[in-house]
Amino acid sequence: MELDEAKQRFIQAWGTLGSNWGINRTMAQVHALLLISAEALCADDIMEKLKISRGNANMNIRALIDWGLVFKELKPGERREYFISEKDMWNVVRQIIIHRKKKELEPVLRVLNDVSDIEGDGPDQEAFLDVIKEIQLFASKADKTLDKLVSSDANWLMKTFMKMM
Amino acid sequence: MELDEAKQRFIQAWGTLGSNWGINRTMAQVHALLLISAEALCADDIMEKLKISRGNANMNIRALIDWGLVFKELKPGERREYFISEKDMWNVVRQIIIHRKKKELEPVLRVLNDVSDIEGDGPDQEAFLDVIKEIQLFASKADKTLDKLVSSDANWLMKTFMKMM
DNA sequence: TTATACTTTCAAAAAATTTTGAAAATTAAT
DNA sequence: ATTAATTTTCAAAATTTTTTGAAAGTATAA
Repeated sequence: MELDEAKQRFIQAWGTLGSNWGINRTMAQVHALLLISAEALCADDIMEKLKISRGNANMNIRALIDWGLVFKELKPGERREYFISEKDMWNVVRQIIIHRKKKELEPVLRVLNDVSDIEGDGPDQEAFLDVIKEIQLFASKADKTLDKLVSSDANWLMKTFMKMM
Repeated sequence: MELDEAKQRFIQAWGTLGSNWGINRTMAQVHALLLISAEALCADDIMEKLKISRGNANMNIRALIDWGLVFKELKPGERREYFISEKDMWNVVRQIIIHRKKKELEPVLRVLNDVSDIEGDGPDQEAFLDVIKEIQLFASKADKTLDKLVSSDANWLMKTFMKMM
């Protein structure tokens, strides 16, 4: 396979993976493109390589910066902004965990807590609370484990992987 | 909060969580409804409680059965099919991991493997291969860890959680 | 066999999400 | 202060995903 074809295939695969996980396909593709670029790229480079509009490029670059997966790189004497991506896979995963945990796991924990406070105490209420309690137990364990995960270093992660395997 | 309101809130939250993670909102809601139902429900019950069409109900029930999260329950003398959900949270998560790993992680591993086989050996090729290799290392570790996870029992999982925390 | 109860399918409609592109805003140089 | 380069915004268009509902399919009972 030619290098350019391989790059294309990787970008497509990363885009599909992203969109299956609720991450905008283009956002994932921009990330993939930057991951395999030796050089920092500017908005026009990204527009051209992915064949997307300026608005689309801009929005997704901002989102990636927001997620801590992409950084601006200012070249001396150059006006336009260039972008590079976080290359360390562990940091990439860590940032994704931080971002999604806050956006999704935490609201669910709040709802579980809210709905635990119900009126009455018949068998229906008991049964409902039992289910909610189990989910709560599981979710808060996951929450704490992810906290530990993101605050740990790559080395710790590797050791954990090893222990698990 | 009234029990019915609490149930509604839980169903909505579960639906939102699902749709943020690439799982059809209605599929997640059907799952939530069955999770908190003491009794098995039939298609009409689900249609009525979630206010969805027959086709939608049917499709999402099938998908949940496919994912191993919901089971048919046949009542003697009754013609229609009733459904119950897997109530053990660890089994729920295990089934989701199995399903999504096969559908998403494995294809990515295949692509990573394919694109590793490129022509030429200049510095561009080397740089590309370095990135791919790191992702591959990470992805295959995740793959193996998930395999271990799904083949382990709830008890083992708890111990692992504890160790991590 | 025929009728009845229920399930499945799928094309079309609706809804949600993503993308475009041109205008507005910003920033820096002259 | 004016111009030029670049970035940002956002309403409209395009695309994708989900939902509907009626028709077709299937199984059971009479």
